[in-house]
Amino acid sequence: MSTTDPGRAVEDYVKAIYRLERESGCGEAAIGALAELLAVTPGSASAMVKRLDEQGLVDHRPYRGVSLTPEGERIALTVIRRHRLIESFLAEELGMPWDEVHREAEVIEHVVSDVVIERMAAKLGDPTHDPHGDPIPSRELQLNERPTTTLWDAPDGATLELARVSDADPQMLRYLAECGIGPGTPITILAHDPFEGPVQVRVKRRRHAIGRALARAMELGAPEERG
Amino acid sequence: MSTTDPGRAVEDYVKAIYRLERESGCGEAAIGALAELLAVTPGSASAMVKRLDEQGLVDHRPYRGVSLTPEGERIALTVIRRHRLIESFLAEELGMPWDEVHREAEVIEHVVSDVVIERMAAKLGDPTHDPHGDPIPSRELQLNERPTTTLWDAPDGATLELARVSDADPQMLRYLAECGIGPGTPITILAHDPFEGPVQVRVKRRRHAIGRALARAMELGAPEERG
DNA sequence: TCAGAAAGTTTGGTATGCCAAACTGTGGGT
DNA sequence: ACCCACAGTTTGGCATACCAAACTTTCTGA
Repeated sequence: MSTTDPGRAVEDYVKAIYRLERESGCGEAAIGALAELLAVTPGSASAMVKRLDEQGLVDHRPYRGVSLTPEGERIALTVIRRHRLIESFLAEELGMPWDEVHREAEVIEHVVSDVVIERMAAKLGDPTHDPHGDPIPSRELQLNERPTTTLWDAPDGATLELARVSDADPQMLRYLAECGIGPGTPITILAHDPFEGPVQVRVKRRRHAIGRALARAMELGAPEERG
Repeated sequence: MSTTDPGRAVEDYVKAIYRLERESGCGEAAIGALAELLAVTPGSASAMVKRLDEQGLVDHRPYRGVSLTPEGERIALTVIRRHRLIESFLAEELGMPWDEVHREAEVIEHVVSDVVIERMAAKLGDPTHDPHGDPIPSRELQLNERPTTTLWDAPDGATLELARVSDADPQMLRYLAECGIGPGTPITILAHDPFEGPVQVRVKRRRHAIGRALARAMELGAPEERG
């Protein structure tokens, strides 16, 4: 397929490269990972990356990896800002369930104008984080990601704040919400049960036992002043 | 260009045909008019219409004209419902100026899911008309268009309600709003000045003189009970 | 060191949807 | 009746973006 907008695919690739760049410590995205994330064949990803390189959006070191140029990063942050504002808007203003907003934002982010985006931001009170706890780049595209550990790896005894929940499985966010846990909630790690057993935590005076899969999706950080 | 969604163009064509079908009394759209409305060459329109015919969305009588099948009409009404709800939402919930919402809705209408559309409709209180005064097809795709005359052609002495303002020039709606005139506003036609001069009207106790271009864009109908 | 697997690239082909330009059908005026 | 202008159609080409399959590079392990 294609889209009347010759930018749709570019934006998706740049956004994916942005993410992979920092997931795989080396600061470069692998073509294979890129292809998998975008659900295309490696051949397609390779060809597209070549085009992005010619457009000056990425640096491509053949057979090595790909990284964003400043211009590519600017586009990536723009799209991420749009994505997270749209997600927030759909969830908070339209009351859509959190596990549906991601898919929806994925397509809307490529077509709405900046005017609409900024109106949404204003309506939401210029939020700095989306419902997943992910930070929203500012209008000037500044993004402050705070360092996090997963609950699985967090040390016993610490009290940390839930920073974000991976959006890989949207059901998780819903389940946590039912337990009264959301981004910003302080969590005290009581103990890690042996043999890869659940992590015992205390949240708002109540104890919870959180299994491996969920504990690995929950990212905790030091409490942060919001503003 | 192309679009990542293999439906974008189809929806635009079907919507345009729906409109032309009833503008040109004969119930068929001419390829030339279609091409002009969509800003493509006649060759492109002809080819696309052929494809739509093969898909069963239109009946194409070569060298004659094109009309929608029931299935094509269903799609057209769906897109029109989306378009008008999005316009309404952007104008009323996000406070966007009326002359910007059309362009915006034109692209969003092709990508948002029905879930979002129905949430918007609910938030707006299931409106039956958009800010232009155009009727919004119901969820069941029923659309009641009431017969209208332009102000230019309306008889002296009558008191009619502004039904809709053509969206050809979005500035018009803005200008009228500044005069306190919008869809639903009752308008009394006082006189038509000679030599294609302005139409004298009374609106809310005040007199206005409305020139030819604007008077031809304003469509008036009998007062209607809203619900 | 060097063979082979894994990762990446290239090639050839598909589908959408556009344009320009050549061609064809239709219908009005003489 | 027939010519011709105009509307509509067809043909050949382009751009995006995908896939499958053949090919190349890199790197690991024996």
